[in-house]
Formats: sequence, C-alpha cells, structure tokens
Amino acid sequence: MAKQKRDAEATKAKILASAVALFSKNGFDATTADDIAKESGVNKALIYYYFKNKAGLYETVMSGLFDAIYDEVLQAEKCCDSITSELRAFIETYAKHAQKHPYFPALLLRELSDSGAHLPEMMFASMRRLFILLSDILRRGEEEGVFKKSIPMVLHFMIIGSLNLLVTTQPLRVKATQMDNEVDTCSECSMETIAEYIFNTIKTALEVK
Amino acid sequence: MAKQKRDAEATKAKILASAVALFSKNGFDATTADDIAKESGVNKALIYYYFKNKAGLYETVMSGLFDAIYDEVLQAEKCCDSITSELRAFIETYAKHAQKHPYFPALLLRELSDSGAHLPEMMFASMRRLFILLSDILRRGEEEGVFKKSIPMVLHFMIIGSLNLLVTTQPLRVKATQMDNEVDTCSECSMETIAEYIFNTIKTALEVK
DNA sequence: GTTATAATTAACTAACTGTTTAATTACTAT
DNA sequence: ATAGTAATTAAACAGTTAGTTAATTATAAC
Repeated sequence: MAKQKRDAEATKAKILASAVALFSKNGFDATTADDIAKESGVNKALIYYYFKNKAGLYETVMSGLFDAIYDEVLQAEKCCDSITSELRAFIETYAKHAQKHPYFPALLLRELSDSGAHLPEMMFASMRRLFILLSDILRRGEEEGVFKKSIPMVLHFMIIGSLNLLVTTQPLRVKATQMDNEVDTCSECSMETIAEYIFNTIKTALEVK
Repeated sequence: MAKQKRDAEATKAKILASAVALFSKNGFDATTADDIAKESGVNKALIYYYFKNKAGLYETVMSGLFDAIYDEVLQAEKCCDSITSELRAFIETYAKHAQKHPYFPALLLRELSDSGAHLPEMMFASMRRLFILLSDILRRGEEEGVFKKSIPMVLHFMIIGSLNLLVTTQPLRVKATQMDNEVDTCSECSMETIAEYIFNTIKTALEVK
C-alpha cells in the first residue's frame, strides 16, 4: 500500500525519531512535548495517545538505544579467535557505535549522573548486560592464564567512561584547539585511533609478565 | 558579634549550600528557585537579590567546586619526589575529592554531556587547567624517559571518567549486588582501592619496557 | 452504504516557573 | 532620635508545560 493519510506505525516512528534527536540534544527536562510535536509534525496529543506520557516515550527511546548497542557488541564479539581480540572487539564496537550515534553517550552520561532517576529497571538491566559481557571476557582470560586478575567494574568504566566523554566533548575539544594550539586535546583523533589506544593501554596492564 | 537577625554573608552561604545540594541531585533544569528557597529557609527573592538569576547562582556554585578540586590537586602534586608519584597523587587526590564531595562528579558529568551548555567560558577554563596538570606530568615523564609516549587526553578521560562514574553509580552498584550476587560491581570497593587500581593500570601501560 | 473503530485535531486547563515589584523591617551612622 | 541604607518579605506576573477532552475525520468490516 502507498502512503495513507493515517498510518499509526509511521506516526509512532516519526514521534520516536524526533524524540531521540531532542532528548539527546537537550536532555529529558529541557525537551518539551510541544518541541517533539513540532519537530515531528505530529499533533501533541498523539504523543500521549501512543506513549502514555513523556516518561513513557523517554523509556521507549532509551530502551531502543540500549538494545541496539548491546546487540552490536554481542554480535561483534562472537566472531573472534582469541580472548585478546574479543576485548579489542568490545572496545572497538562500542567506540564505533558511540561515534555513529553520538546522542547515545550524552544520554547515557546524563542518566548515570543522576543514578537512573528516570528509568529504574530497564536501563539498569541494560547496563548490567553490557558489563557482564566485558566481565566474562576478563574472567575467561584470567582462567586461561592470559590476563592478570583485574577489577572488571573499574576497567568497564575506564573504557566506556572515556569513550563516552571523548564523544560528547568533541566540539568542546575542537574549540579548545582553535583557541590555544599549545594544549593537545586530541581534537583530530579518529575514534579508531582512540579505541586502539584504550585497548592497548588496558591490554598492556592486563598482560601477565 | 553574635547572631543577628540579618546577616548577608550567612544568607548567601545558606543559599549556596542548598543550591549545591539540589543542583547536584537534580541538575540545573529540575531544580527550581522555589526548591532552593524552601531548602535554605531563605525568601526566594533573595536568590535574585544576591545572585542576579538562576544561571548566575549555578555559575557561582560550579565555579566554587571547580576551584576547590583544582586547588587540592595542585597542592597534592607539589610535594612529590618522582614523576610516578606525581601521577599517583593526581589520581588519588581527585578520587578523594570526588568521594568527599559526591555531588561534584554528578554535576561535571551532566555538564560534559551537553558540552557545557550552561557555562561556556568558566567551566571550559577550569577543565582545561586540570587537564594541563596531567598533561604536564605525562610530558615530563616522557622527557625523563620514564613514561612511554601517550595520548594525554585519552588518559585524562580514562582517569576522571572512571572515577566520576564510580562515584555516581555507587548506589546503583550496591543495589545490583543486593539483587544478584553473581556479578561483582565493586560495590564494597573503597575509593582508595579504586584509585590505586587505576593508577597501577595506567602506570603499567606507561612503563618503558 | 452503514457502522464501529482507530487516528487525529484544536482548544483548553491547571499547575508550575523564573523573575519582579513595592512595601516592610532591621541595622548603622550621625 | 533620625535619616538613610541594606536586608527581607509576600504577592503577583507573565510565560511555559504536561496532560486532557470532546469533537472530527479516515479507514476497514459487514
């Protein structure tokens, strides 16, 4: 069927797309239902018709984003022959995704900075899933005698903390370089270079000497 | 003089204290002038009398927090005999401060996640100052042949990113442990242990073999 | 074609928010 | 005492916001 005048799925999709864009740019509080309605060209009441309320829409948005990155990382990890390359895949894939969807780091950091005030259970479970993935790599590496004993939670935050911050601060770092070329803020660094460097740092620290 | 019925400095201090607490808990947008007035027991209009407007109050709050942590790190770094222990001091002091003032990581992460939307110049300069401190340690270490060549900006975010996230997620990680003891979220880890581990990870990666 | 249902709309509301104002009270210097 | 100033107050204002409602239109089933 061609485009109808009424298409519930299409309407829902339009709302979601605008919501992702606006929530990530301005956060939950600073994004209004009117903004989303205007951006998507959809009547405001339909937001409540389809998503119950603003919080419900936000949760749907976040849930989708979390699933997407988890699936991608899970996928990438399968096709590896060594533990070390699994670790590299974890970091690289997360980095690639964060670069491709730069709103994700912003939303994640905002959520973590108020301890998940807006979405208790769902975001909780999603973060946990991702952490278990890394935790598992480290445990198996340890069992195989390839990795030293580590504190997975700290390594996890060293990885995703730095990756997320490097994405969100990108414009800030570019600005810093323009103002003062003395300080190297890595403003020209590609996400691949950064991921590679983080991987090497952690790999070196994990190596049994 | 004993306590008077009117004391401008005391009033300002009361407003600031409540503002720090509320801004860090709920962020800029979700904190209302009414909240601050109620919490501090000060008439709402006095916020505008002393701080011009909400943004002005926010900037004063952030400015104070940034100065405090910078001064502390700068102080700690002076009294070191080796480059390696300067690096340790940097990480340890930041960790200690973040633990002592757990609202700071929350505010910092929120700011960075929207690229400093609320306070362009001031927070920019403060972040830069702190980064230069670390950058300098790494450069001198490199010159002395103690450290490998590194990407300071990435290391900086690995350090402060992980430390900040570990502080803000503390309650979340405790909750995770209560629900499921299988996954170790480092919920019992002291900030000293964490700082020590981060230091060792980075030190090992920087060592010239 | 009629009917039932799902999608859409414009207008509305009730609560909230940042900020101002005009009046009032306490303190200080003379 | 008095006058001037600084601190404090309650009330109000104008704009915004999440969420609702009752009516209207399209679609599909029969």
